[in-house]
Amino acid sequence: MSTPAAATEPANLMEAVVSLAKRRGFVFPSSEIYGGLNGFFDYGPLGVELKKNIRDCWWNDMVRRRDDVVGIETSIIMHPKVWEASGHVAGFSDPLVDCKVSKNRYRADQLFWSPIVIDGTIHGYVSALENEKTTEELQAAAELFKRKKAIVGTLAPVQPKDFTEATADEVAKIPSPATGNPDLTPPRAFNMMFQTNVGAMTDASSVAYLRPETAQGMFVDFKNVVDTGRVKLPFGIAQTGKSFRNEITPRNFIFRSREFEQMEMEFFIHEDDDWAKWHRYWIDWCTGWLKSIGLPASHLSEYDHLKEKLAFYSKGTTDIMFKFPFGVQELWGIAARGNYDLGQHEKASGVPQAIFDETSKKKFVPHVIEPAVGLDRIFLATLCAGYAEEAVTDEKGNTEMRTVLRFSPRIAPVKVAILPLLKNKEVLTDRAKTLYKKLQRRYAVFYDEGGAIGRRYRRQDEIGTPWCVTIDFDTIEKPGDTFTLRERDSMAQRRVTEAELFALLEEQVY
RNA sequence: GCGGUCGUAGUUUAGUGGUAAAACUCCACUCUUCCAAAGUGGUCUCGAGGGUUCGAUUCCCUCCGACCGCACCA
Repeated sequence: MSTPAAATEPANLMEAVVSLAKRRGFVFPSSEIYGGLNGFFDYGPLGVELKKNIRDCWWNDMVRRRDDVVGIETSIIMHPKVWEASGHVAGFSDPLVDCKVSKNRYRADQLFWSPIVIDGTIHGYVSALENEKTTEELQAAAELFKRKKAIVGTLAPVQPKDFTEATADEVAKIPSPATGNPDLTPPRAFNMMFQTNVGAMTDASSVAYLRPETAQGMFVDFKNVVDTGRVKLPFGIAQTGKSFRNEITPRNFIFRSREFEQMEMEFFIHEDDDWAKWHRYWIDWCTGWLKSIGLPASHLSEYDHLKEKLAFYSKGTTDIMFKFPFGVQELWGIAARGNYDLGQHEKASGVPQAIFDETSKKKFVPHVIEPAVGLDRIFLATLCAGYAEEAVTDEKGNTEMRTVLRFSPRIAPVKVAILPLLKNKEVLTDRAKTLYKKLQRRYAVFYDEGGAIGRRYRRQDEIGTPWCVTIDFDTIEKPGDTFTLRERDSMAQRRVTEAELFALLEEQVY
């Protein structure tokens, strides 16, 4: 019998994963026959199963198996005022400045400048990018300017302003940090929300947006859920669904795309409750969940966002990071958002969002902890973590490579492959088909009778099927009606009965 | 969005201003008693559009897409 040796990571793991995803029907570029569309992807027959399994695992663990979380599904297009209240209309558009010569692009609010004032007269301008020593850099540049031009007089301290505060006249004079000459364009807004129009008329009054996150659905429907859902604090509202962001640069396959699926939950707590405790609770819960679908602890880490970088309302944000082939990147963000979102909607809509708490006899707007994760990112993480190329040595001592996706049985697109040992022996195929039909009622299973048995095993390895069941002559000729159960990772074989097979699936697939 | 590199079959890659290939994969049949066996047959290709040319997959332009870098990433 063959045995797998230690797995080796291919030189270019990302390339191997993308190639496998295409070859085996997990992920295709969108609209490929027209040349593709940057930032959009389609999920193929196996991909849609994998994605659905991840989503279902999340939903089962997050909603159905918890007493304190309920699910909803809200519309992708919402009232435009939702996005004004949430800050997305204003905050989602970053004013950007281009240097016409160097072709560098800067965020206007991170590009600082100051007039050079000597004896009360403006002699020129200096600029610098935002960092810890921006003011010092501007001052030094101003002094250098004065020395070079040999201007006599007293140099006033620089007054740093960001580029959004520059007048048109000043824009024409402020030097680009790249060239030192005034080559900058005026700030231009890039809004990342996709716009559309509702109704037949296409005018300003009909503008609507595709949601850039699903979270606002939970906030906007908060009162409806509270009034009808028999929920009490602390409790969560969850949903999964598509979101859309017009990313400037989609990158890294499905990691950052323009249409993606989120799985978000808003966990509402009493205003006096210990937010830090709940924040920690959800970080641990999410980490545990990721491990339960097969992501190795060695690839997971945490990153706490710096307090200074957080939005003013945020009490803390921790990201669960994953080691992708292209670097350690954010997988799951767990944010403590205070009661900012409900408060904003209360202000903007005029509808009170406070609830009455029977225990404390207080009326208040609840605070919230938000674990938000991208389904497509988890999908990619499971592919990257599960992909392995192994040297396999057979009985004759020949060594060859096998490609295997080591998916957890929970998320594997196919749970069991049913293989009659030989195609041309009806006793084998009949028994196999009977078992196949029986398993099919509860599990995603696959029947394959074509080609040599070894080839069929390897095909299943490559799509991550945890078990293969082979109907052989022992099944037919010996008592007990047992099959060969071949395990994907160890390639070990043992004999099991139908009852044992169902028991194994019942335990491993949940 | 800018710059660089690149785009030939499902995958990995040859090749050419004059009818486009290999390996593996995939499909069918034969055979096959446990790890990508063998045989026979078969499907599928020059990213798109325009230009130059008698003729363009090849040269030129534009677009689209991929990768890397810069910038961006609520």
